[in-house]
Amino acid sequence: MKTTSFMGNLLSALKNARRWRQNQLTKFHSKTLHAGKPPESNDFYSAFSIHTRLLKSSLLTHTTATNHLINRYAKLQEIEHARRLFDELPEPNVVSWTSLMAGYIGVGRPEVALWLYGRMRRSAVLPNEFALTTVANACSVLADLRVGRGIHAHVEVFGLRGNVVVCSSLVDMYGKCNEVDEARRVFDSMSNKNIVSWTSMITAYAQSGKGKEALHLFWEFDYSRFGFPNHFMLASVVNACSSSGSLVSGRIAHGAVIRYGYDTNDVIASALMDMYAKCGYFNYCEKVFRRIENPSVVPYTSMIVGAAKYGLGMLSLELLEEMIDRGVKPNDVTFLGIPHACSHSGLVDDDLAILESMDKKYGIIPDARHYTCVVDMLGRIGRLDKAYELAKSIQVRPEEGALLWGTLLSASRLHGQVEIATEASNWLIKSNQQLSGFAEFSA
DNA sequence: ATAGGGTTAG
Repeated sequence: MKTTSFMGNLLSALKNARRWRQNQLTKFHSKTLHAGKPPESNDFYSAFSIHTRLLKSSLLTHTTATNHLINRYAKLQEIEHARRLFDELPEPNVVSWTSLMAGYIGVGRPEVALWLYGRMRRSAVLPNEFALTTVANACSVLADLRVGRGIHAHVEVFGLRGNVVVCSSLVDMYGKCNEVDEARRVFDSMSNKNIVSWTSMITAYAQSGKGKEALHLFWEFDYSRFGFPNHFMLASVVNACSSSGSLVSGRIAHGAVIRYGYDTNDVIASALMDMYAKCGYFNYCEKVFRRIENPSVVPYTSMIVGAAKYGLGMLSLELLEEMIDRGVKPNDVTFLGIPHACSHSGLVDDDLAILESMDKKYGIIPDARHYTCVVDMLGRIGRLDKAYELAKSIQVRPEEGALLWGTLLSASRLHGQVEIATEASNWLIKSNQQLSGFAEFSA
């Protein structure tokens, strides 16, 4: 009897102590996190100062307090700091895990997020709608259908199929994995939809080349229920028009863009430019571009690519110089367009020079996609030996290999280079075997 | 406290 009451007292004392501590923490936070000066409140030093103060008050083992900090570092892309804090936590909760996973996705390492999710599942922490949305997002980025299906199953298991955000991210995930029908099934099963769900589905169609279906869905979209289309939706609709190659619907979409006042939006303008270029109207493409006051890297890239399509390689290179002069930094996609520009205009030496300086001058490390573009370029002009040499010189993942060797194969077929074609198809088979091998292994 | 949609290559 005595023992039990003693234990009971001890327990309530502990509970009180915890409540007290929680109160202190809340006060501490309203002081440190919300009273700070807004302009500085989001930078590294403010995070660092909170970090220092938590360290001094030895609260770094406290989950809720540390979560704020993990989240902050994650948002600042300071993933190592976030990770270290997480590792020190004796009892990470679902918020800690989610923040860290989102942080890894943010720095372009979604595979780590998936790995963390696996670890979380093996711990006692149960996923919630935030965690599942975040991992679904990681699967989208990686186009990992196998894990994605598993996440979908977890959504069902944890009774979250009624959550709009979770389901929209599933639609997006299936779309990015090229499983449009599956995406549609999830979309149709949703009882609550909003503009994001609709956009995800339209995007899923547009990105898998089903422009017609995308447009059809857009016409079904009910403005009176969900509000007017926003720039996300319109960008996707314009993209759908370029993938269906229909100038008529493209012009209608352009009309809608103007009507809703988004014609100065960078991203939408780029989509419009791409649409006109693909439909054979480079004049319109250029017109849209010249209407943008301060084009960012995206419309510049669209313009470079558009010019390249029409054999205006010199113009592409001039645009590259122009953007650099204006202080707009080219990115990895820009440099995917450059080989394309050169292969259509006999400017190969320029191109190789630019690719060599990609890293040195612009700090962009060429990856498999860039090499594939150069291989494509060399292939087009018939320099297949050089292309083969280049293809062999790099390490690629199986899916990248399939693309790389497929490119070389079609180029060597085009030029009747039997030996290189044979080599390329051997490599292609190898890549495909690796791909299906992974599939079997994971099934 | 933590979560979702758009563009630019082939």
